[in-house]
Amino acid sequence: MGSLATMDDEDESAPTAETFEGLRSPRLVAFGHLLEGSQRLLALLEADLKASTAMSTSELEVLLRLANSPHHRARPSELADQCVMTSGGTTRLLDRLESQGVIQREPHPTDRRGFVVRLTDDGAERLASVLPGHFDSLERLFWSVLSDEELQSLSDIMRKVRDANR
Amino acid sequence: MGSLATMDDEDESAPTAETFEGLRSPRLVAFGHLLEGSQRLLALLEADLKASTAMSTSELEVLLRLANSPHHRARPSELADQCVMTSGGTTRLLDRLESQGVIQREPHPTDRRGFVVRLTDDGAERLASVLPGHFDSLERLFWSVLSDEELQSLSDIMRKVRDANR
DNA sequence: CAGAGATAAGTGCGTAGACAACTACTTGTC
DNA sequence: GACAAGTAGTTGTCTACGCACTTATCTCTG
Repeated sequence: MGSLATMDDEDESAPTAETFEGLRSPRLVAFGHLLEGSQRLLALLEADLKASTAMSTSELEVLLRLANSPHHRARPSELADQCVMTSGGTTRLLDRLESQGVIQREPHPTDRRGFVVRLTDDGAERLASVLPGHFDSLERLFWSVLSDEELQSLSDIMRKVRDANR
Repeated sequence: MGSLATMDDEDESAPTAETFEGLRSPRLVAFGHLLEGSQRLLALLEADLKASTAMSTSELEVLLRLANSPHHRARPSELADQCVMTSGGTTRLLDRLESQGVIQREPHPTDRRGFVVRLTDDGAERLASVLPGHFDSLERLFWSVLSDEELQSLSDIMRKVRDANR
């Protein structure tokens, strides 16, 4: 470890430590935990996913949303919203997925501006092949860490946060 | 709204909806809420930050970590770890911050492989000027959404998640 | 104390995604 | 029914970052 502790004490002229007293308030700490916890979790999930399959978490998320949608179909703008992405980013994400053959864009029956995205049979198979490993990762990195009560609280709390920011 | 409801029912041959029954389990839903909630929150915070100041959340996070560190100093590798970034990404983030004059790299007194990053006086001023707006955003998008108890639960739970994935 | 392995940080390269501008279509309002 | 305003999706451009590799230094073991 370093010898930082040996240096002179507070030789700054402008704002010193006291300026930032509020930084350890429980509310800010709570935000810090949320931020760091979710980022670490996501980073490790992504690493797991890339190691076992050649899929990114964004791609998986789209497939999951489609699998959850009626008739395995959804509009690009819905997916963009659910995945918290811009429409431009979504266009390219869908391009990639379509070139892999796991989704397909169909003309929307009534709105000629846009499309309906469909999970193909290949996409469903692909998803089915990826999910077990992904669930293992979630179990190891997330679910097993918390009790059922904690998991339920977290779910409720984060649903509130999500809804408030929609 | 579309007329998706008028299409044929389940005409797929391969895996149909039943294949993905587990997708609505409370555990997966909990993960979904965490993911979407934190992403939405982060996206809106970032937008707020960019609108009022010309700073990204990553840059702010580094300044915050430094302000919280003893003597306003930390090693790049510590910052990389805390910000959940690779060393390469951190190098460039620090490059940007240093060219703005808000941090400075000093040679480490004992470890000649690396540096100590210091928050400059300008950096402290910059941070002080940015924090009030950021706190307003946090209040509006996050803190005001939850009760004190919920905030505390969330903090505890996410600290567990973070620690488990460190 | 020599040499192996670990660790700090930087670099070239590739890519995902934000942003802004644009087209095409839809939905109001008068 | 025409025109203004809103919405769906795509594209050019730019940038932040991950990944893999390299160099320099540290640390541990025999």
